[in-house]
Amino acid sequence: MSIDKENVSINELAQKLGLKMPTVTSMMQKLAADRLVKYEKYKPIHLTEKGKKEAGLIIRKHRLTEMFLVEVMKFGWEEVHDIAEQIEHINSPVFFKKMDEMLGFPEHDPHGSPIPDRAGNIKQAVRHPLCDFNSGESVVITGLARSEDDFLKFLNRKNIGLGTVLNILEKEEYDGSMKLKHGKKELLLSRPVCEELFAEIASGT
Amino acid sequence: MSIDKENVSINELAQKLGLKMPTVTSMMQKLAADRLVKYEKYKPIHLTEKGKKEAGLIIRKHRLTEMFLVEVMKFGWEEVHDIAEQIEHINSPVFFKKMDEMLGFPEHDPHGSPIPDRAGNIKQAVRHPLCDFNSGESVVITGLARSEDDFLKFLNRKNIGLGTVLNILEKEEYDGSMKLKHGKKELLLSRPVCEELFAEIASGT
DNA sequence: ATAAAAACTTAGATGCGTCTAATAATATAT
DNA sequence: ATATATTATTAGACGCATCTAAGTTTTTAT
Ligand SMILES: [Mn+2]
Ligand SMILES: [Mn+2]
Ligand SMILES: [Mn+2]
Ligand SMILES: [Mn+2]
Repeated sequence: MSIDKENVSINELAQKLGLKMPTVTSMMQKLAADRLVKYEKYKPIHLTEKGKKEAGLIIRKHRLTEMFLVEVMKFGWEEVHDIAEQIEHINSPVFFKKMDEMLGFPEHDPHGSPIPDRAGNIKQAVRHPLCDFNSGESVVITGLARSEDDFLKFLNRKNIGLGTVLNILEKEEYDGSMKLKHGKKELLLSRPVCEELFAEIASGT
Repeated sequence: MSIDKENVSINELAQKLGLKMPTVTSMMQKLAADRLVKYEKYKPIHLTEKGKKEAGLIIRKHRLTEMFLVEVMKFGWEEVHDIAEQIEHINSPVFFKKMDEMLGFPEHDPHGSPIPDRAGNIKQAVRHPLCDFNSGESVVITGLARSEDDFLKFLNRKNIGLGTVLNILEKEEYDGSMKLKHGKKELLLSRPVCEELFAEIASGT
């Protein structure tokens, strides 16, 4: 579940939610009555500012929970999404406040996505896919474009996680794959994978 | 929320659940169809064995959660019930398994109530109210008959918790109150309070 | 034993979320 | 441009949980 586009169609929503279109239409009409969504007949739908805050508050609970599950309860980053999907709906400010404190007020979840602030605002940083960097550069992995668990398990097998430092040895012209140095080992990542890994130039030495 | 009697009336259930009687009647008819409850017109209602197991599994999640909130997240025992009331409905065996492991497979919740086993069975120990003990005896507090938070806060003020050792100095005939020694201090507890505290003879020294 | 009160059940109404079928608007292809 | 396909809306049906009103059974009081 994640629709990050500004505008969505009734159709897309129906698909993702596993509902029929008329159901979504009437949902949107109700959300519009609450001013959470802008809805006009036959037009694409988008969240209002109020709606974004409201959504941000749930995303905050989701991501804090994921962080808690990984850092405190020692779950793997590939295990936490489904659990957080449920806990995000718990109504207890003090519960999430305590999580936040225990975690030292983290700004990112275990997959590198930003945790919205207490008002529900998301700080959107610019993110650079690994494939945009050049050979010779040394980069740190800071985030993921997808966090489906097959992708996360793939990264586990390759020993890649947030904070992993990679030296770019070569970029293959033909298929866009990259040869990288990871610690002492060499590693080849295909183009689609490189597109789904966000990175920054490594700061230290 | 807690109805510990074997048999309940439609009326009581309606009261506790904040619903009207006909609503509860139809609920009971549905639960009876699932063999979770024994229901006959105009007769008191009780859980079947299947129903008790099912209930036990939810109580297990509730009490494990309360323990987790107190031991891991450092909430006070008076804060945890309402949060656990929500988290008990999370569907994630691995989540509660992890809690259980982190806590070292506890057998009691923070209020001294037993945690049902993985099959939903509750081990019912005999419990002795403080007022049944006699002067001269030294006892440990092992449980509570009620865990409403006003009662828990009262016990906090008196510095009484699970494991607290009390020496019974005197039992007042007239009103059934008890004079106790708690560490170096003396303490007077009224009859109603003594009835709601469970205790055992202190083992040590 | 009889009457009155309380508890309980049944029948039918209402609200809500979902669906299907029919219709309308918009987008795509020829 | 016109026809066709896709997307969206509306109207009305259905299931489900709840309620009120009316009638029945059981309990309590006299
Ligand atoms: Mn997630
Ligand atoms: Mn969710
Ligand atoms: Mn509780
Ligand atoms: Mn609950």
